[in-house]
Amino acid sequence: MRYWLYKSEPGVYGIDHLERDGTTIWDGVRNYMARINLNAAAVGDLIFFYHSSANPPGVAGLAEVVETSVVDPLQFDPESKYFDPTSKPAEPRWITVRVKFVEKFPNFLPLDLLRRSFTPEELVTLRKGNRLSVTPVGDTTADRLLAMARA
DNA sequence: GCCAACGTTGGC
DNA sequence: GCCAACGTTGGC
Repeated sequence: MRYWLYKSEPGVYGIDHLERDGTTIWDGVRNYMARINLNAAAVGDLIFFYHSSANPPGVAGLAEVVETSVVDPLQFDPESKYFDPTSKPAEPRWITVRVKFVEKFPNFLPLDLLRRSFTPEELVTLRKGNRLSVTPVGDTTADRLLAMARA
């Protein structure tokens, strides 16, 4: 079982939306490096749900991968901003995962606390210039994040 | 709203 | 295959 950090803007889709919905397809990722990380996810992996472009930004809760190799439906939806006219239904370009709500953390972990608690090596999101929306989180870092979020 | 960082596109 | 222009992300 591995840990990941997924970013989403809470105004668009945040931890409260996931709690309401129960599960959701993690759609709209259109970055090849993020896609590699999405494809590497396995059922049972745990996801730190990060609120980006928020005030404050930070880690809000936990989700779990419940299905892999999910075809992102928005790539075939001409009305969607994530429509990809070069992707063919026979060989979809954008594959993602379905995740389920696990918990909203008792303690929201704001970005400034993350900066004070972890090095950029320990947490990819803290690395200068990193904007990747799907990144791996090491076990040790994950354990510390969980301890801080639930204490 | 600004802007740094960096991914993507397209002309050559 | 190079690289300038452009677009996007995301913190502030």
